Amino acid sequence: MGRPPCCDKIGTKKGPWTPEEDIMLVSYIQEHGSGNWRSVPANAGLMRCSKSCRLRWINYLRPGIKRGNFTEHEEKMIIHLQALLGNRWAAIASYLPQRTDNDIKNYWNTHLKKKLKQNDQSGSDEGVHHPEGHSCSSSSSHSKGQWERRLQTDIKMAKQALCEALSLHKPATHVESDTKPSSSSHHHPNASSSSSPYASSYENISRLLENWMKPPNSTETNPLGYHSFSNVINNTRGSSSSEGAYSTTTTTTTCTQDYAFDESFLILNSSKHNGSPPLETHVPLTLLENWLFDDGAVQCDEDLMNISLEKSTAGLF
DNA sequence: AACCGAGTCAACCGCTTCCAC
DNA sequence: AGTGGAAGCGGTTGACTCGGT
Repeated sequence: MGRPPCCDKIGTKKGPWTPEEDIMLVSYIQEHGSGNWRSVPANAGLMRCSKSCRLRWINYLRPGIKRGNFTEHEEKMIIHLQALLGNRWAAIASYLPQRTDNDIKNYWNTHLKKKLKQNDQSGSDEGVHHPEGHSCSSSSSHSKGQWERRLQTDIKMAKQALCEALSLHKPATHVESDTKPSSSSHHHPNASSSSSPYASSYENISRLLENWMKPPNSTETNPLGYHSFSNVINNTRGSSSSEGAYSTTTTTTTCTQDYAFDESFLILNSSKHNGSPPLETHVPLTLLENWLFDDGAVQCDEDLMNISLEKSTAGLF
């Protein structure tokens, strides 16, 4: 007898999320936190599977998500982390806190795979060692010990590779600084969807709602009321310590994005209850970079190795 | 204007891992 | 230590968009 479905198949809605549903979910999580995902759909009044809600929140609505326009730096990091970690997208995503595993996975499958293939064919490898050569697919046949030994022997190569990746945009020493929403979006000329490469969930939603909420006079089309959403946002900014990476107007988001992003970082690093992917198990980037750039930092090195080997591989066995 | 194929990405599915009991 | 339920994860799918013909 198989496991029962995670939720009632009957009556659960599937497919793309509507702005209404987004608002309901965000409002609920802003007010209560995700807590038990299983109870979220019912409590939020959504006809969705808990998984679907969780995914929607994590991949789209969560504060601090950066969408599209992967910088060259991020690209390199993904390539090298993929080489180091294999297709462990969640682990890779934990080093790019603004990116979701789904986003990274998609980007890998649609862009980077091809890119690497082309590089491979043209013979210009640029020092990237390919995952196929040593990664998970082959590791499955290895015992834990073998895998770990292999990882340790690879670590030096990975270190070098990561070093390359992270030094791309030096002297902006920290990755955060590279990705920080600085006064101008300097990295991508065609920073598409918005003037800023950053998209808080609020921005995501306001984009989604752009048309939906246009006529404020037609309140009957808005099940929650036009103001309810901003109220939720405004209120939670002040009242909720763990949430609130939202700005306060539907149109002027750029000026608050620094704040939004920084705050979301805190959220990401400090709490799990809102459904954000846990980051406590990965090495802080500053530590990682210290490790990469300071060969003499033995203690740092040891710390990193301990953390990275113990924690990042913890899920494997 | 209509069609088609390729590319993209949000969302689903099913398996694995974690955790409370 | 064993078990069951919930959460997390990665692979895959399918709807949508866009450029070429």
